Amino acid sequence: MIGRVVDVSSSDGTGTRGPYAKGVQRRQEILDRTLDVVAERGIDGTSLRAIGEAIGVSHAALTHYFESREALLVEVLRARDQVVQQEFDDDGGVADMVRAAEANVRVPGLVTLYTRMLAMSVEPGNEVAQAFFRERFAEGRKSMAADLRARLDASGATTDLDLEQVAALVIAASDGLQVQWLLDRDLDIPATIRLLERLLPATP
Amino acid sequence: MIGRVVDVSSSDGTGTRGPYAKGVQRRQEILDRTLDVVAERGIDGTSLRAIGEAIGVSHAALTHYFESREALLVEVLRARDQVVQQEFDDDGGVADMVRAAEANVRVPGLVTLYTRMLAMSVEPGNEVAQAFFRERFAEGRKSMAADLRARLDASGATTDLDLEQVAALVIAASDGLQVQWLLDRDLDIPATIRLLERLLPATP
DNA sequence: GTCTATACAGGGATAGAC
DNA sequence: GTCTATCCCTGTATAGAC
Repeated sequence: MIGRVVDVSSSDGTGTRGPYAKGVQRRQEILDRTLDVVAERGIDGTSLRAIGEAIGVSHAALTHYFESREALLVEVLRARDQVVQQEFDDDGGVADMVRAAEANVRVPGLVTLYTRMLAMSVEPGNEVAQAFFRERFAEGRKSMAADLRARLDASGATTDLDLEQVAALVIAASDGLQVQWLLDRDLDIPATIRLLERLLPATP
Repeated sequence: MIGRVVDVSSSDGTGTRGPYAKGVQRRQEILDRTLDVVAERGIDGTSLRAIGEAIGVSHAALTHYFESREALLVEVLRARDQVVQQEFDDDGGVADMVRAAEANVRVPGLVTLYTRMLAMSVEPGNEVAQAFFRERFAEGRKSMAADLRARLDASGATTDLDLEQVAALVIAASDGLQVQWLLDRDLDIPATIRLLERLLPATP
């Protein structure tokens, strides 16, 4: 196994010894194992039956913890976001984008999951993923714009650029570069994002 | 129907009256209708059976013209690329990126198909899509870098930037913005790409 | 060459037993 | 909480009609 997506024993509100201990741990086990199966067999190979097999339960048992396959896969991404934000003290700024890129090249399975789920979310019938990414982008653009504003003010510089638009651009570049990298591992994502950073005002 | 993806009667080598006329037209009909079904029911709803139903043939008939569902969907994208390149005299430069963005906001179904197929291509088991996008990105980066070089030389300016990296960045931004736009139609893709254009050297 | 009919393995979702 | 059984849908492959 790759490792626990998020440590349940320290962050879970119900504790690991309460009446729901087994259920909570089982839920965590499903999230962890799902990421393993994705890395081994790809998203399309990550059927509920395949995950269940990896754990030793039937596929129907999984639906007791997650409303649907889609919801389960989204939860894997959500758990990852949480651990990144906690461990790296991520505030959503431009610098964090580079660091995230550096970390992500070491977990291609996760980047693949992110890419596939994001594409899945753009179509009706995938409302769970859609809600997740809508909120994720809205928050990401907001915090990124705030970071740009703060850096600009600190340097005493001014700009006529729409910082929300710049934020959307940086996030878009990051997502787009990940896809190109998945298809051609020679591409250097962190270097290219740093290049974009250099082009931005107040980041000489 | 949305319209013919590419006019077969003028570009097809075998002609529309030859011995294979019916097959050629049928193949074209499948490509056209597939785009309609995608627009109406989403990619996941675009099963071979759904396409066949829209045409009035069995789903098995489709496999006579296309090796697989994946190959069929890729051919829709390839046909669209061809018509864009012919009609707009697209040379793959930065300016074409803005124009393509302006055209694409009018065909969200196509943007959706592109996004979903691109994400599909990053995983093993989808070699047809993978080959298509690998080549598409390689060519796109090359022509875009050449365009940047030409503009730079024409303006007499110089830069220490890696132009292939800049090209990858512009393409990545375009792809990433399309996804954000699909989730939030308020986002202005052409304006944001123009913003990036402004940041680039030799494009004041 | 074009197409229908059919069979197969596998998918997500769900109902109800235990 | 977990199971089995079942439903309907999918892409693919093949046999054979015309």
